Amino acid sequence: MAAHTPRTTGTPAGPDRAPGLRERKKQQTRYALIQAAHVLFLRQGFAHTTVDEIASAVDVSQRTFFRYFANKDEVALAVMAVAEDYFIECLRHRPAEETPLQALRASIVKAWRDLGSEESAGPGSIHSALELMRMIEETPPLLAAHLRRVTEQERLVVQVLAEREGLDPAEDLRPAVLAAVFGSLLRAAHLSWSSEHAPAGPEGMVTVIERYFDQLGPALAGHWSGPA
Amino acid sequence: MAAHTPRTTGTPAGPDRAPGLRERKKQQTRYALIQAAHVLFLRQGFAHTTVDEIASAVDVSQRTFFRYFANKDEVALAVMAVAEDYFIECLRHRPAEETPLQALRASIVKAWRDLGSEESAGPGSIHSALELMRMIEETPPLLAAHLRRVTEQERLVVQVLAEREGLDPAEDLRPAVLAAVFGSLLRAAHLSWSSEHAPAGPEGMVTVIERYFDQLGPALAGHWSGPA
DNA sequence: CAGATTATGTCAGCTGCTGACATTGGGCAA
DNA sequence: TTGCCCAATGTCAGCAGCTGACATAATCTG
Repeated sequence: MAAHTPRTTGTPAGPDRAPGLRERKKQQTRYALIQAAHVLFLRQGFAHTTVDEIASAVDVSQRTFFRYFANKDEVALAVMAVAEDYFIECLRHRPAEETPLQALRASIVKAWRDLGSEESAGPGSIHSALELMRMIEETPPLLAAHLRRVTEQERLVVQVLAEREGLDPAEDLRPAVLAAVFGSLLRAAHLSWSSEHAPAGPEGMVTVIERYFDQLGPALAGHWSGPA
Repeated sequence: MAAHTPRTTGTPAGPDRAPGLRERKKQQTRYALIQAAHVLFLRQGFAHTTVDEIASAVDVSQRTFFRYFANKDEVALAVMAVAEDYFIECLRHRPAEETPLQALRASIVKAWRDLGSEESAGPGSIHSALELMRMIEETPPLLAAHLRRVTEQERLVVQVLAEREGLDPAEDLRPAVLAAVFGSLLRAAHLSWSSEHAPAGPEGMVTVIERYFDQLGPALAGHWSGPA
């Protein structure tokens, strides 16, 4: 409810007219909750932050918090959603000449670069999303929730790939397989980035991702002999 | 009753001597809890089964339940652990001539086949594990927990692959990449098996898995043209 | 048969999360 | 502006997951 934009009856046309005060307030509250949660999580850890704390930091009842987010996990992962959506957008606009694998790689790189170049430094920015990623990786329940989100995102990727190549994903398994491979590569890269002392910032992430992509061929090659 | 406990032959002080009554009782309780949980979950769903129900079905306090399993998820996923361990065991014994990818594929197929041929039909068997898989896929929190377990298993696979090929996984990314790809392929296959009306039983699972493996090459091939 | 260990039971309590109902306050037409 | 409608919020009660602390009962060890 609060998460989606309600379809009001009277609007003649236009997906979004001037959002009224009510709508603006809602967005504001939602944003404030994410902010507050983010700060508290990073300061005292996910497990040691209660929903009550988050809610009262925004001066809102606990019940209201749960009307904005289904559970505590969701508010932590909300920041990632922006980046994920942008990636899908990028993928949709890749030129048709590109190989499916190329398109995926180019999209993820472009997404990180574009979001990274935005100067917004406050919470909600990419930089804070990166901080969150480290935290997610270290917090089992969060990691679990995150992985679930990722697999849902993968379904979307399958859809887009299938459309792009004009295939029926129920018949042809290639979109599903490629999406799965792509997703797992990304996760491996994320893990590596957040555990190893990798180059920081979005550009560092891009570096790591490309390193993993470059190893895809060698890893699948018949026998491994000598260094890749 | 026990004519003879499984004794390590002759060795006076092995790492594990005959397990005493205490240990046997613990295993028994643990097994009973898994059984009871399994039955209840399949009958009335994961969310609608309380820990109290499970505990009292085995005539044990709730507190004891939580001494055996860290949380409700864990008891549901405990059955899978057996299969996962066996797969790792298979992988360890693959001949060195096989390609890493071949070894992985052969191991997973062998694991499913072997476990599937065991005649034990009760809960705890492969057949009930398969029932559970469908349920996991439909239960978001369970799916989340399952995915997390899988990624931990992947770390093990990386280890085994690196040993097998004599590589340092911190230096050479190929084990990590291959393990990730393998894991994602399996997950895609599992998903497909449990959503589509796929051939049932372990052999059906093997079929689906092989279908996905066969698409790995085509999916990564440059341009997709025509059916795979 | 003691005495040391270890599993279990009991109890109290926190936190996440939900349904039900009352109240506030923005949206909108007369 | 007025006044009605309904969406957003607050309040309250309650269940379920999970944990620490302590007492009790069972096993193990010598």
